[in-house]
Order: sequence, then structure tokens, then C-alpha cells
Amino acid sequence: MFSKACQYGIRATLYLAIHSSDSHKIGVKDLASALDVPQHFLAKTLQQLARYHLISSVKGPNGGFYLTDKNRETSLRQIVICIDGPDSFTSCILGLPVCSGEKPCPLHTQAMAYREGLNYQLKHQAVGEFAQRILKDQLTL
Amino acid sequence: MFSKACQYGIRATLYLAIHSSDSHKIGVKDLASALDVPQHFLAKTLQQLARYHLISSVKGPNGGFYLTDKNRETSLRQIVICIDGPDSFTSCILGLPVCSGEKPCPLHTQAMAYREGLNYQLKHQAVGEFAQRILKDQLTL
DNA sequence: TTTAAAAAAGATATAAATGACTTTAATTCT
DNA sequence: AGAATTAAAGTCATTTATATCTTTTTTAAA
Repeated sequence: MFSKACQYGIRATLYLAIHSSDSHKIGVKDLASALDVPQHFLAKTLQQLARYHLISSVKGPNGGFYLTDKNRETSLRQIVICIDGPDSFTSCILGLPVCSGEKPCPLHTQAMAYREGLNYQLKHQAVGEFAQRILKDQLTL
Repeated sequence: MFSKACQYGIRATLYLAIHSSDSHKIGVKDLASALDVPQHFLAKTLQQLARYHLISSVKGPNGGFYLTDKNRETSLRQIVICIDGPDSFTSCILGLPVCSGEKPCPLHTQAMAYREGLNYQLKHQAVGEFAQRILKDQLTL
């Protein structure tokens, strides 16, 4: 479903949403050890997200990654698209080159129901809202 | 979600459900070209399924793969388990080593709701039933 | 006893994930 | 302002996993 890069990207973004701010940036090193993921691989992923302005970063001393208020308004769907591309939720679950409502594979209907639901959740909940729910419900990152 | 091997396995099994019988077996070569998938990779997958008696095969002239009536009663869930293992539907969508109802990740509820749905469909529909629906609704393989 | 086909084992290729190193840019401290 | 420092950005190499191809062996039927 999600590539490792994407999983790391989602977790890192949510972590930043909870722990970072304009005045408190977090370096890859700290982030990687907090999430227990490979540092350099995470770095690459974060750079990709920063390039697309889904997260923010500054270089140099006291620099690092952080989320602006605007960053907090983006959806996790955007993060997924940025890393895994736009098709991970729509491509055929059986790998058929053509598979759509008109020409469905045997699992099309079932898969769509499942994936659309998840897609909706990722699309209509802002990163900031997710973060609040994580704090409230004490979810794991 | 599914590995290529698993996608090929599902499609091949359904193809066999529709086109094969005790008296009409199908060779990997024909199967592979009908589904347009790599022949030898498919062969390996079919052998795995045959080893676990989810599909049937005989060697030699006029041999090949086919489905018995009993084979038609197995579920696609069994096929998936046989190839991708038992955890592909329950392992954490964010890759966390521990993620459960008690200690959920931020996407746990959403992911479970929809994966359980798909899982249910795969579990409670026999391969034979699937095949009939494919014929009835003219679905693509 | 020849033949057709699966079964098995192994080699190769491709892609995903990870790691090491170099460069660039922003701060901080003279 | 200029040098030193820190951390991201970028590039390249290595490892690991997945997918694919090749060859050999076994088995059942004609």
C-alpha cells in the first residue's frame, strides 16, 4: 500500500506537527532516532516533502525541519501523493493495465470501497487535526 | 497490497476456475499468454499453490493445471495467505512493529475498517462463486 | 521408451531501501 | 564583515528484496 519512504514521511510529518514549531526546529538525526528509522533514507524523504512545501526546513545552526501553520493545513493525502505518486489508490489491485468502473477486474468494487474510504480520511483531515487526535487519544508514532 | 506473485496467482486461479476442469487441464504456457504474465514466474507461483492443494496439477502429456470441485470451494483469502503470508491484511499500514486495538497508530482505525471489509469479501466468497460472477458480469482477467 | 508437461534449483536482472560522502546555505561568533 | 560551524541538500555507492529467466530433473501418459 505505502512504500517505506511514504510510511516514514507520514510518521515524520505527524511527529513534526506535534513536536516542532517555527521557533523549535528538529534535525533529521533527532527525528530519525525518535521514530527509529534509517536517518539518511528519512532525510531524502524529508527533502522531497520540503521541496514541495509540504514541510519546512532551514539550514545552518539551530536549523532543521518544522511545520508552519500553513503546513498543518495540508492533508496526509498530499504527503502520499508527493512520495508515492497519485496512482497508489487508484491503480488496479490485481495489476491490470485497464481496470475501471466500465471494465472492472473481479476485485474492483471491493478494492475501491476499501481504498476510497481510506483515501477520504487522508484527504479530509488536515495534518494539524491528525496531530490533535494523536495527542488526545495517545496514539503511537 | 498484493505482491506480483499474488496478483498472478489470484488471476490464474480464477482463470482456471472458469476455463479448466478435471478433463481439461491447462499448461503454464497457455495460462501465461492468456493472462499476459511472465511464464516462469507464474509457474513458480502455481507450484506453490499446488503444493498447498489450492489448485491441482498433473505432469506429463495432456497434463497441466486445473481446479477440482473441492478447489473451487477454497477462498481467495487462502490463495493470498499461501503466497503473501497471513499478515498482509493485519500488519500496520505505517509499518510500526506494534500496532493494535490497544496501541493503535494514527491510521489504525481507518486502515482496519477498510481492510477488514476487503478481507471479508475474500474470505467468504469461494473461488467458484467468484468465477460465476466474473462470467455473469463479464469482468476482466 | 519416447514425449509432454510440471517440479525444482539456480542464476540473473531490476527495483527498493539503506548508507557514505560532498556540497551548499544559513547562523553564530569573533 | 568575515571565518567557523551546523545542518539541510545533493550525489553516488551498496545492500537487500522482488521479480524474471535458464536449465535440469522428475513423472505420468501415449
